[in-house]
Amino acid sequence: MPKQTNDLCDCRLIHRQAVEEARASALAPNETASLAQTFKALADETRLKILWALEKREMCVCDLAAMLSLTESAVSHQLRLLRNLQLVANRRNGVVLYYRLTDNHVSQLINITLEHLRD
Amino acid sequence: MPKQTNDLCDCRLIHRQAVEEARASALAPNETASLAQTFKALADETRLKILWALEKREMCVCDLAAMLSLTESAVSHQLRLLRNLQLVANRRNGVVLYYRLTDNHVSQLINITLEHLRD
DNA sequence: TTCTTATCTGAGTATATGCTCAAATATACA
DNA sequence: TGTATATTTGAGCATATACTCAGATAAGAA
Repeated sequence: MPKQTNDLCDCRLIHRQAVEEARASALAPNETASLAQTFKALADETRLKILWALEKREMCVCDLAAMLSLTESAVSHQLRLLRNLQLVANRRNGVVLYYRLTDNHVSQLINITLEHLRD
Repeated sequence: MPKQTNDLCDCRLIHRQAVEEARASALAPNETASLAQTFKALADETRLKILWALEKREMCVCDLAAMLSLTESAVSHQLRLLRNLQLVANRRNGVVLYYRLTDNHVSQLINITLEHLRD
């Protein structure tokens, strides 16, 4: 069989139609980027522990630091990342900032993944 | 107010009870690690594109490479990672390996996150 | 067997990122 | 004002990782 010509890329191509359909139904570039960014936020043990804790109660930075045995600086950096993605929000009471989850999507994502891991 | 003593860590501690409750209900270490590992698999644009395509149809390595304009080596490395986490499986037909999603959890995770991003 | 194709693998490299450290803000209170 | 506390911020470092490249397997055909 001669090597198929290929105007889609430099690679071999066995099932032209499957490739074209996959490209047609692909996610928009900005959607892919946003998805990756959000999953990246969940792809770190420290941030997962923070989110899991905030699912039950709002907490301030120094409490989270105590819970995690981390510096407040480290926690603050992670909270900023989560805040920029609008996964957490905060309210101020004097000098203390209380963080909470913005919606229940994070809980859903963690629970579905836990379910997947049990199989 | 005197600085509170703190037997949980070296950090300040404002709400002792909140910290203790958070620690009591924390995820098991191996659960946290597995969760992070799974989300890490989703936290990359190439792997997301692969998973999104496999949600619709099974595909072989060279088709995925063509679809993504990547080398087959690069795709193969990513598929190995996804296979090790049992997010994808494959079947062999001669020399060709066809990859597919192992279950529908990945679809759920992507769709919930897309929903979150629309808010 | 030998050749070809599809896929896999290990090493190397460039980039991304989580933490620490030092210093800057922000708010409350004397 | 000035001081104390809670949090934030930027720079630097050490590790993780996505891709490339060269070469190794695996299965079918000649």
